[in-house]
Amino acid sequence: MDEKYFPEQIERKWQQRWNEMKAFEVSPDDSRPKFYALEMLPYPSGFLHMGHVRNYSIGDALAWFKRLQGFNVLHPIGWDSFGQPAEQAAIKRGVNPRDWTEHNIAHMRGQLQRLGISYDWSREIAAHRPDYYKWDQWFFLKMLERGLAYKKVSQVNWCPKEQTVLSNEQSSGGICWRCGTTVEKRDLEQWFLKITNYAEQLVADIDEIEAGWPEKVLKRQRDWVGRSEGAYIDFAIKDSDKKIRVFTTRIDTIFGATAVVLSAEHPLLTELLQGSALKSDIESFATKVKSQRATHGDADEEEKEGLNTGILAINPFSGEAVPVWVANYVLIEYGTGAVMSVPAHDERDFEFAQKYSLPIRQVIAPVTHSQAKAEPTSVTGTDQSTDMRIAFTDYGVLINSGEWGGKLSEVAIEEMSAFAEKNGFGEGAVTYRIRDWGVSRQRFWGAPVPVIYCDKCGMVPVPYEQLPVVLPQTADFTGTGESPLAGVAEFVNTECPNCHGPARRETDTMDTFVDSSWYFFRYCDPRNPSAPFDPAIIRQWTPVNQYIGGDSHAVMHLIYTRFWTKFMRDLGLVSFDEPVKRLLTQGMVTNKVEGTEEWKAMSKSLGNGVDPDEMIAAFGADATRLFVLFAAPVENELRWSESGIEGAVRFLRRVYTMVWRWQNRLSAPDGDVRVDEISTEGRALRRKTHQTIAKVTSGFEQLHLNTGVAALMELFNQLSDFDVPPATASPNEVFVVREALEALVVMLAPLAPHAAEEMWEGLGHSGGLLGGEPPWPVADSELARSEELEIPIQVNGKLRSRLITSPEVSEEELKTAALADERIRSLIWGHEVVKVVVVPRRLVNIVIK
RNA sequence: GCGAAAGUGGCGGAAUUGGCAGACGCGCCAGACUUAGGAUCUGGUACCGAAAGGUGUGGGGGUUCGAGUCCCCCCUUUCGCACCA
Repeated sequence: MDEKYFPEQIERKWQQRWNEMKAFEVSPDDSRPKFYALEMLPYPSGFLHMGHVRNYSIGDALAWFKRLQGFNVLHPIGWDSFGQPAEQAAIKRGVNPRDWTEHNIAHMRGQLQRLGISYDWSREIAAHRPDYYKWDQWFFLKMLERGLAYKKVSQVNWCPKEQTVLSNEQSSGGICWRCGTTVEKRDLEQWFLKITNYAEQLVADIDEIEAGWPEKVLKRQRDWVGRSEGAYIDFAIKDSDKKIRVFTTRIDTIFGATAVVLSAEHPLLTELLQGSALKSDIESFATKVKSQRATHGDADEEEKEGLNTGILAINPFSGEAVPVWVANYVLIEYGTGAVMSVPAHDERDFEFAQKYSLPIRQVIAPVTHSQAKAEPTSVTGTDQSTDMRIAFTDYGVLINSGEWGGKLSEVAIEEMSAFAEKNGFGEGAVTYRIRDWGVSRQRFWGAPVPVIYCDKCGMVPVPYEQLPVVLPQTADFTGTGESPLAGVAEFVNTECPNCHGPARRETDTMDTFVDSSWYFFRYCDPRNPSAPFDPAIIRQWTPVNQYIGGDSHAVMHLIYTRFWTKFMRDLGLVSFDEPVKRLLTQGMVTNKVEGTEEWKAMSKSLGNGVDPDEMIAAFGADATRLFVLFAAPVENELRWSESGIEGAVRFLRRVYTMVWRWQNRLSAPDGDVRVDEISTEGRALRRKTHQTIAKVTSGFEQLHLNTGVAALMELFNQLSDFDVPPATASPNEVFVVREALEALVVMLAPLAPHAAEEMWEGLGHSGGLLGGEPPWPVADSELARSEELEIPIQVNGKLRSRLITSPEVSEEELKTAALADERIRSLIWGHEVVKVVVVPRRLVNIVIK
């Protein structure tokens, strides 16, 4: 140990030593409990940013904490290395995407190592390497076999100027992000994965993870899947044998239906209009709506527009004939693409009805208080009322609804669904908002979809033994047209596995979310040449105990990986439904934007980024990490502060200096310790030590890292106040200092591991923190208990005095002592004491008049 | 527009869940050591007040012996959804 704290020297030393010792390389081990700590794998953009630093510092704190407690901790890292930016670099700068990516990985790996994150580097994986994406392709073939992967024509965003397909993000607002041209929709054959088959499970299994996932993530997932219970109802078309099926969640309002409204893309439309005079009007309206939708895809709501088709449909409940309309507000993708319009009880229908003067008929009345209690048998409502100012969308009591009148909505929904089913014009139904996952990308830098097209045999899956379908070294990166792979003849032209005739390869590659859907399973068995992983090994490590990442992945990635896990379960590869037990979505790291008072997420374009390497160079990795963990609760926004990081250095330096001063004394045996003769101050320090152990341990368990750091600072402050000179300290004093200082050093390790190792060694321990018995201290609740209590005394709820007592005093004694207190006596003199509230061990409140 | 969450010193944030508001850190102030201090150490630091004392957790009301914490209304901010029938 040096006299002074030199972080760069200490950090270099321990990074090297961990490396030599392979300190964080693990293998399955039944003798110890396992813990799988996982952070979302980074995209190798080339540079670590502060968001990464925060993410990995949290994960590393947890990994260390668990290791120090004796867990066998799997803590791996890898690279989400397929994707757009590599291809952009190729287009812009002419570099090869593979070289660019590998170069970035090498640089970022160095950055992570300088940060000293305790990864098992022997398990590092990268999505763009054939030994990884081979298994993406393997899974794809398994899905194909089971009918879960399929091809269908679908609309993509297409920039006519650049001749390229754009993602939704790149075409937001309906214009191309690069050239500003209005984006068109194009029909293209695309690959989809049938995530909708798992829609129900994706909602139902939330029960299994509810306790460990943030509420807001689960809410977004529920919304994304969009499960909705209701019924299909068939409206027969007058003078025809055709029916229009609608979906509704409010069958109880069906007597208020004054129209049936179809989406402009509804398939029945052309059929129904054969020979109609309005045919061409309606067709041009439909075309207009489609193009509106195409250009304004994600933009604001359009004004509602519609057209009466002149067709009539029969309400199966009332027998009433209502007009069939086409309108732009009915979505073809959801439900049946047709709705019954109930203006009185649906805001959209109300708006539409007002515009086109459709009747508004109230059929639900609010439940009054007395009705709610009494059996609502007869409620009279105003018939055909049209004077409603807004739609009444709550549940209530049915009126104007024939035999169903007087029933509560909840009851009517049940009974009317059953009635429809019994009479063959409807059935109860559940619909979902989630769509199948489009995984096709017309791109080079992704895993090729392992499929071959043969003129004779049609579409033929690549046989398993021919995997991986390897990406060519390079292609023509123009940034326009189809997938660059289409231009690589050696890739495209192949032989049909079936008939051995000439054939062509699929040139689409897969969405990078495929890579990240199962990567953390591969970490468990990263070099397996014959399977994505060995199920027996997987059983040792998974599910993930704690997953940490940004909440930008609250839906996409986290839905996909849950889906993938369920699919793997159905393949017999894993034995559980949910891959992640606990999830933490950490907050953003923000910084002031130059010249403003605004705090925004650090980014290159705003110029408010902070380079982790510079921080490490200036303050050390330990201080950088300590600050990041201390400055805010892990889930909150973290505002960057250079003076805050200086505070972290100060703290580490002070602890370091104290260890240095005590090291000779503490490296030797304590001498003749008489525990029962420890001084009052000594006992107070022990109490603080054990209170701190309890607080830090439970805090880390719940990832309350900021308060954990605060507790360690408090312990250190009290230790400083204890202040006996090491040279002359008695054995008892050495004993209590050792207890406090060793606990402090060990508990500091998850936050500042290099400094902690150095100090641990200074205190006379060889072999490192992980070299022997798990050193995490255990709190002794007996020692942590206070010897005396300070009880506040209130008069009418205001603090007026304090009482020092032993924890054992009775309620009666407390009351007497409080009333006898000099200050209290003068305050209550001349007043009537109405009541004395005594909370044992807590406080006394005297109520006077 | 709808929905959810959150509002505590100059700042980040604590508060054994209804019991001493402001732990810990940053910043600031004063002092010490220094040729020097953007180093280090010591002390102070919610607000008003000279003090006694009073006031304080976005605002207003309520429940309670007692409210940052529970209930009602309002305001603000952030996030999510945005025609999903």
